[in-house]
Amino acid sequence: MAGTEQVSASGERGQRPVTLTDVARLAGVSIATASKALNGRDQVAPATRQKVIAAADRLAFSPNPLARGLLAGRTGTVGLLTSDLVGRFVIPILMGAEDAFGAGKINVFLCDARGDAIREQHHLRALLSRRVDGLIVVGERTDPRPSLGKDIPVPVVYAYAPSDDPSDLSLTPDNTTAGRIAVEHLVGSGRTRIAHISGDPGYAAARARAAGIEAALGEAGLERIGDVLFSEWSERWGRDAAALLLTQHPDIDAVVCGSDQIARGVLDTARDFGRAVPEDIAVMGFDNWEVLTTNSRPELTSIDANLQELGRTAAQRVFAALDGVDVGSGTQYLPPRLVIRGSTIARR
Amino acid sequence: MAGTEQVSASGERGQRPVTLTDVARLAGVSIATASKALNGRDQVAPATRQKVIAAADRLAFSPNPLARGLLAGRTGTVGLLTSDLVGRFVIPILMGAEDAFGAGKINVFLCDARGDAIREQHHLRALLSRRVDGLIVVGERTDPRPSLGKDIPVPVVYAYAPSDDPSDLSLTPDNTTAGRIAVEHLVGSGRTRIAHISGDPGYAAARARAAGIEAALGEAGLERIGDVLFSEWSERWGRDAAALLLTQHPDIDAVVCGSDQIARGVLDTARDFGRAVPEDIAVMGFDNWEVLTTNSRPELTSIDANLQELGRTAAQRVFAALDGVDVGSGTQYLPPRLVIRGSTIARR
DNA sequence: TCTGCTGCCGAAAAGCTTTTCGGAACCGTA
DNA sequence: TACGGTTCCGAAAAGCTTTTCGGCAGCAGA
Repeated sequence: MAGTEQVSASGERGQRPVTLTDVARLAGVSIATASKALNGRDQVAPATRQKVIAAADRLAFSPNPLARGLLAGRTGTVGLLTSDLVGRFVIPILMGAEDAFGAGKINVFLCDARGDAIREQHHLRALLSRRVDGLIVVGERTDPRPSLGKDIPVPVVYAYAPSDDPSDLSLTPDNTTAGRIAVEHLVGSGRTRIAHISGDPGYAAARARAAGIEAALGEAGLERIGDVLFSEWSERWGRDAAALLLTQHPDIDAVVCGSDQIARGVLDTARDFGRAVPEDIAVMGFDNWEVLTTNSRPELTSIDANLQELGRTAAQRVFAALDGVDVGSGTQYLPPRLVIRGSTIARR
Repeated sequence: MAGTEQVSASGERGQRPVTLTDVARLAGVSIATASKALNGRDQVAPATRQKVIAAADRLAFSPNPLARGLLAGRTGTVGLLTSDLVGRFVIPILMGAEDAFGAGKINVFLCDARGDAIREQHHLRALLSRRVDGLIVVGERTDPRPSLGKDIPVPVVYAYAPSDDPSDLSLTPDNTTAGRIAVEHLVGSGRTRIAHISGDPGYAAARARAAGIEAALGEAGLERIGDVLFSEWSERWGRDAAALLLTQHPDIDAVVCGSDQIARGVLDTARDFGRAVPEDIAVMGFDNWEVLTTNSRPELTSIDANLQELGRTAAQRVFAALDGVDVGSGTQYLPPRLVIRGSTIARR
């Protein structure tokens, strides 16, 4: 009536989604031809293809993924099943996966199992019934976790927490190398009397980092000062352990801490004891949790586990497996990265 | 050959998904009857319904949501579009949404726009083309953000960061009340000389909290000690500002901090100045970011924004809107919650 | 001019569920 | 026995895309 044009150029205003039929009608061809033209199949004359593409463009057509998935068996979706309650690991992994998938081609269903096996099963079933093309399972610690089993009809990659079944594919940070890198950095900057405070020895991460630290110390011809102090992953423990250490071994010149939280505690105690960091004592942590590392005084040197890279790799593996490529199995360890800040090297 | 049974009781081993046709065949009815029986429609004899349910159970049948969505127009999926890079807000909101949706009924596509409008548009289009039933948009600060616009064919709820268009529905923490609660807690525990250190005044959260603090101070008949110290959201600023404050106003007995990070810095400086917390000075923060609040000495009293509740509410609103209920518009403010720890009340 | 081939296009089926509507069986009543 | 009404069940269509295959037209060669 009062319309300024007969047909809205921008397509239906969201009322009824544009279908391939609409495109075909506008282009004056059959839906079969329209489909082939848009999908780059080769049984279409160039002129016809152009007509169809123009029509699709004009209607802002986007194919219905449900119909496409119904037929193709592929849905273009991936499930991310996590138990990481605070999102410290899963967010970078999600970002890496999005990068690898190429934003928009694939979308990610994120489900939080909250560490509950029942809920995990529930989500797993829901994801499978949605016909996700693949699964990435993210745990909150690097200890092996129960496998989802073999009778899952889509590729599964375990990220951060490896599966306990060696026939699954798992990607996890190389904490042994991380420990080694930490010591090499300290030794390289002139430290010789190095102590080690860690967290809960029930964590594989604590043990692996410790192993790397021991190995690197040995290779440098150094002895660890004092025992490895294991307890829990908290600043409080870092403070208490540092107090113990500084009392028993006043001559240490570096402390490798099992996590950034512990390192924060150590920094506090060093201050209480009147030891300057990094001049008297170097302190470093693991995880490179920015809210902790960039806010301390001085800022904290740490080892970053490259989680975004891990997520990207996991996504690539899922993709490759989908395309029938053999992506192998077992646990693959991804190299960490040293991030140097003021707690180990004095600013000029 | 060597099979111990003719037919696997547990259904196809993930090879070909079980379809309704399989169920109908096993139950000896038509697919139409099977569908009606499973969906609780009332044109089915009880005995027949039982037969069908038993068959479905035995085959572990779950309806293909693609086919269902194709027909119904609803997909049972919701898009969560975030710009929250560290996941501090989006993870609790996701968890709340999962709670509200009832795990499994609805699944959530999580997309991270990383603060990039282009990427956000990209993800938005992808989500719409997947026919999500609704959208929740999560921002990383409580300042109004650009609306996605009106021509989105599904309900949209903005969470944490409200939309700048008042005809959209937004849910955001009530930071004014948060500030008020903070002061009331301090006053209620006997503090009278209260100072305020905040973060970047460009943030609506900083201004709203400050407004609530001023109002509550006035109602209590108190004057704020010193100016509100605005600068940035960091521990460093908390340390520096506290030093300034303690020098200029040595007689303060409480500091309200604009964030937990700032409060952590204030705790450090108080210690440096030899002031006991909470005996000499009470300190509190906002956000209740656990890694910060439960690791400090003493542990930090904070105001929790109830993000999980916010996520739950957002999901409920999306649901209600889907069912045609008018969920209103404009920005709705959700009440925060006081979490008392040792930095304001001495342990007995 | 006729045959055969190539190049394009379109009809139709497949993929799975839900819903509508027609029809069959059964019961009770006239 | 015949008929009306109720109760269930099943055939079929709709929802949208992709793929297969048949067919038509046009062209070249005989």
